[in-house]
Order: sequence, then C-alpha cells, then structure tokens
Amino acid sequence: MRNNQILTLNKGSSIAQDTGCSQCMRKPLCMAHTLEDNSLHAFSALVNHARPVKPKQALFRAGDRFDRLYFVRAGLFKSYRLHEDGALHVTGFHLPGEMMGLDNMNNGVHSEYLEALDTGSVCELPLAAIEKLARVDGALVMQLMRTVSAEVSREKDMMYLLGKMGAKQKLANFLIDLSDRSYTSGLHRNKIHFGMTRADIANHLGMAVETISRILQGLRDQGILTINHRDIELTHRDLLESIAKHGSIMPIPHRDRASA
Amino acid sequence: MRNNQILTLNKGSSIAQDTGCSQCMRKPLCMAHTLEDNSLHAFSALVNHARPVKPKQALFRAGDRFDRLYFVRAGLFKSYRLHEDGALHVTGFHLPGEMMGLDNMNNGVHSEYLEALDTGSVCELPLAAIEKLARVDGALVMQLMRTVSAEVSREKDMMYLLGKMGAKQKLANFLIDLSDRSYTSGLHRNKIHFGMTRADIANHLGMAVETISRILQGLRDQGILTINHRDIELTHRDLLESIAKHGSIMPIPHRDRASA
DNA sequence: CGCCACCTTGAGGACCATCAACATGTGTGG
DNA sequence: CCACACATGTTGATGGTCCTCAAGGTGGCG
Repeated sequence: MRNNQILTLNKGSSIAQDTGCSQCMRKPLCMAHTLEDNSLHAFSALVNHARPVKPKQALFRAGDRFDRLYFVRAGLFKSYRLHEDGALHVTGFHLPGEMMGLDNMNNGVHSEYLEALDTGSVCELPLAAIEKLARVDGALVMQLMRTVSAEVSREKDMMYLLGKMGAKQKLANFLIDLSDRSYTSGLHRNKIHFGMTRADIANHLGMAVETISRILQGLRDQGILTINHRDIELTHRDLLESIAKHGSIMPIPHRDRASA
Repeated sequence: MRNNQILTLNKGSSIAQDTGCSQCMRKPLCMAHTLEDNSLHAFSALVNHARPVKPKQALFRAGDRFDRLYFVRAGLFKSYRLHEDGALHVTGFHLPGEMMGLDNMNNGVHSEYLEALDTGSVCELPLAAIEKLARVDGALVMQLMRTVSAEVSREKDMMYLLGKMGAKQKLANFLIDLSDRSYTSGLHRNKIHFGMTRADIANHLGMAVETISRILQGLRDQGILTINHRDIELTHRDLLESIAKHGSIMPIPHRDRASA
C-alpha cells in the first residue's frame, strides 16, 4: 500500500489529461504552485508528467547529458557522486514535491547519479522549455530561481551540519529534517519511514554505520523515539529538537543572554 | 599595490561610461561573458557597476531585503551565517568574477552576512532586472542558471570535503581551490595571498585554528610550501594535489586497477 | 612603547572510525 | 515449508585523529 494509486493515474495511456499540473495532487508542493492560471497552463504543456520509476532505476548517471530538471511526484530518490578515488558520496535524498537534478548545468553534463529507492514517479521539465517559458512569463523564471536558491540554502545548512556538529547532533538534525519534509509531503509528522539504508544515511552524514546504529539505540533508550526496522516514531520531538540545536538535551531554555 | 587601479576607474564620477560590461577587464570571468553584443548591452544598462567597498564593510546582513545579486569585481569577500545558538559559520570566500548573495532568494530576505576582507568593488544586478532581461534574451536566464548551478556543484564538493576528509586533506583541497581560483582571477597560480585569518579558514573548513597552524607547518617542513604571514607559495603542487586527492602522499600513481 | 589581534606550539583527552563478531531479516530454490 | 545465502543492522573493544585548554610568540598600530 505505497503510492500505487498515483502511478495508476498514468498507467493506461500517455494521453493522461488528468496528470497535468492544474489537477496534480502535488501541486501545493511544486514550484508551479505560485503560477497564474495561464502561466500554469503554458508550464504544464511543456512538462512531461508523472513518468513512473521502479526501485533502483536510475534517472541519470554522471556523464549523461543535462537536458532537463526533475520533480519528485511520488517516491523517494537518492543522488550520489562517484569520486576519482572510487569513493561514493550520497549527496541527498529527495521527497515528493522537491526538485532534483540541478547538479551541474554548467557544462551540460551531469556530475551525479540519481536513482529511485522506491517505486515512484517524476515530472520532467526540459531545459529548452525554460527559455521559452521565460518569454511567456518572467515570474516563472523568478520562481525557478527561488527554488534553486532554496536548494543552495539547504546545502549551506548541510555544510554547517557536516562541519560543525557532533554525530548525535547530526543525526538528530537529519531526523527532524526528514520528519519536516515528510510532513510537507503529506505524511505523518512524527512517523518517518526510511527507504534508505543506514549505510546511506551514514554516508550522507559523514559518519560510520555503527555510529548511526548506536546513536539510534541511545535515543531509543532515552525514550525519545521508537524504532521498527526503517520506521521511526518520534515520541519526544522537543527533546530531539534540543539535541539537534545544542548537541545535547538542554535543561531549561534561558531567555536572557548578554549577547554580542 | 593591490587592485587600486580598478577602483580609480570609478573614482572621479559616476558617469563612468568606461565601467560598463563591454569594456570591463573582468568580463572574461563574469557571467556576462557569453552574452551577445545586444544582450550584453541590455545587461550592462541594468547593472550597477563597480561600486567600491572598504575592508570590513558589509554588503548585506542577515535579515536584509534580498533585492539584487552581487558580482565581485575586485577584492576578497567572505560570507557567513549566524546560528541560533550564536555560532558563526563562514560559508564561503569570494574572488573576482564570482557571484555572491544567492543565499536565500526564497523568502526575499538574506540569511547570510556578506562583507569585504579587502578593499574591493562589486557589480550589482537588481532582481527586478532579471525578469526584464528574461524577456529580452532567454539565453541570459540560462546563463544565470548555469552560474547558480555551478555554485550548487561547488557546494556539493564542499559537503564531500567536510563530511569525508581528514584535516590535512581538507586544507590541501582548500589551498588548491584557492590557488586555482586566484589563477582564474588573473593572479599567480602558486603564490596565494590570503585576506582571511586562519580562524576564518578553520571555521570554514570545520576545524580548529591550531590544526590549521600545525598542518601548515607540517607541509612547510615537508618542503611542499613556504609560508610568510598570509602569503603562501606552493613549491610542490604535485605533492599537495596528491594529499588533496588521497589524504596523503601517494608514492607512484598506479594505472592498472581491477576496479568494480 | 605597549596593547591587541593573530599565530604557533605543547600536553591531554574526547569522540568516533575501525575492526571483528554476531544477530536479524529477506529472498531464492529445493 | 524449510534451508541456505546475502544484505542489513547491532554490539563490543581498541586506537587514531583532532579538539580543547594553556602558554608563549609575533607583528601591526595607536
């Protein structure tokens, strides 16, 4: 009982009038949500909607031509890079409504791999369409810029996390982030389902799998969350947030501070 | 004998016909370099050129309205964030030709601070202008996207560095990167001049100042570089690159490898 | 000259990666 | 339905890397 009902929308044929943006159930999340009716129509006409994707299927590989942007309609995706020395680095996970594939438009060739962890579907926006759209509606370009900017912002957060935080704080932030994004995608806020392995998480956060395991058990022992395979329930979000912010549980938040 | 000659171009008046993009000495580095003559003209007319900046002067602060993009014309800049707990995080350094200020267009308010480390100058592109320009020339939008995409790509590199590398490897990569970018900006490749303190570097790379110091001395003792205050000369770039790639000096690069 | 910011050097210990072994779950074929 | 293999996850012991604290050195600028 995963997201099959979404896929079936597109199953029978490729006519799929009903998969256009205006009636998309993900519209509130999509970058298209701010567009006016006529702009939305133009946008929708240029998008390839709801292409189904199977688990482990790759949307693109490093070296592939960079000719379109992707938006998650359903499912969970991960992107990663392969470095010269053979090291693999998981650069991100992608939930419904989020943009993917903006890894290196610069030289027209992807630098990342992008693959599905789940059954899912994506919408595709050809790069060539953007230029056209820009002429029709400048606001859309601005919206695209905003989406990209948000991505940049999130990556700076990630840099802070990777550079400055201890293992526990990293994981706490990861969980909260995932929880928030799941919630934005319409799922329950405190019940997270992973599609990724702990190795994926560890790799992404720059730590060892064993450390993930230990910290997770530690949080469970403190009664902050419950674990069941890849399902986690946050039973004490406040405490987890305290760890995410300060690296440990703060007794009572002070309000006075002789700050600089 | 820093970059004063550039500033003097703009000193006398603000008429400054000669500070337009078409004759800018930084043009080869700027995102404007791919534009056709007529597009370039339209672009140039909307840009505020070569605004001079004094050391420590802030171009914007977190909370300021996000209404323009900046391009370094001369000098060195650093951007940083202030986190809830009071922690400061240096998010990047910016050399001539590079774009700055795309930290959070999303909600129209900056999330970073951006300030000059040196005397310098910047060009400003009002956001409102982008929308106009898009209608004139779709290619410019694409160019902007490419610039942004390059930024995203660089940040992913940074995530890898912060998450996966040891201290020595981090610093080696930082030096090489700085060297390359200095070179791109027209300076000598193996003679780097810092405008930033070691504390800034340490903060940026997620390490302690003491570690920076120690590793730098270590590299000096190995004869890989020479240090003079904030001037560093790379005397054995190959060795430094080896450290940057593998975390240590590799004896002889193998060419045969039973890879997967 | 003396202050202050910046940098260096040393000693000790925390944190977490690593190695190793085991547990649990999942899928496959008999 | 069971047996087996493989992937994934847990748990424990050990050591290295690098942060922290502390003290001293250096240069710039009033």
